[in-house]
Amino acid sequence: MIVKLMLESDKPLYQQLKENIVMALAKGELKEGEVLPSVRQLASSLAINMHTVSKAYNQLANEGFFTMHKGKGAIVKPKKDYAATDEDIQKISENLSVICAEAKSRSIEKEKLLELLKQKFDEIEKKE
Amino acid sequence: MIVKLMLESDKPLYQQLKENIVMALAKGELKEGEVLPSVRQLASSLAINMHTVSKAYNQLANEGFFTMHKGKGAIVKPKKDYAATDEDIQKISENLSVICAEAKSRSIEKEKLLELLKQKFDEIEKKE
DNA sequence: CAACTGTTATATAATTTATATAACAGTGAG
DNA sequence: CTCACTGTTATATAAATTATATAACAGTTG
Repeated sequence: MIVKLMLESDKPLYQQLKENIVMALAKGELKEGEVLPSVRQLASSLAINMHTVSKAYNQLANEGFFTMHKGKGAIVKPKKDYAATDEDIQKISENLSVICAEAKSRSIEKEKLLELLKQKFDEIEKKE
Repeated sequence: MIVKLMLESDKPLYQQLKENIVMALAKGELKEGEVLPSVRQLASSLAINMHTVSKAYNQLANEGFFTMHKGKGAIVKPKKDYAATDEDIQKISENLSVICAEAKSRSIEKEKLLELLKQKFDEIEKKE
């Protein structure tokens, strides 16, 4: 129902959509049991194709966030169901590693980077 | 001369190559004035195409890390020349934001994430 | 039954990634 | 100057990814 987006970037549409939805989950704007807009509905309101939305939904479902069934839609699972596994943590660590290299190569101090992370993490609390 | 790689992943080759080189810069394995392996040389040793290496080198040059000239090769610039601009910091922040959302949605605590970042940052020091 | 769900199938098009050759142009050691 | 090295440019091809468009199929619910 929520899921407000501003697209237009270098990233693929389905990727941007995924990131926006994960952000909504992180903010608590999408909670257990909630039903997402239907693929046709959301595609229409974003003026993009049904399959682009379907691709984003399906990948997020495979990543453990939703259950999907014909006739019903995409429903947010309980939070425990998609709590980070060791594999998730490893992947996140690898992503952090790339960012650290980028930052360190450009002479950004560790403390500065930690501050940025704290700031971004705290921003998510805002729930709009 | 250095630049050791293990490819094979989901990311494009030129992207992996870029990340490996930025990591080498962050570790101090590539310093001001150093000349990178020629595009043909590196392509050959990695068993990939010359243009794939060229693409990676050119993008990194555009991002401020190298100077490139015919006949000479790719030479690492002084560190100050590619120190983070406000724009760089903003981009890094956006990347951190995506990771924060991914982590928070999966119930990873802020402190845990900060620990992972610290760990990855410190790992870069090791210089092999 | 009707109107909604997601799913599957097919087709098309543009872009991105990666390769392959070849030629061009600047650099520097012998 | 020549030769062997640099990066660059041009052209072509192929595969994979992204995104769209239609249509039909199948489960759900009022």
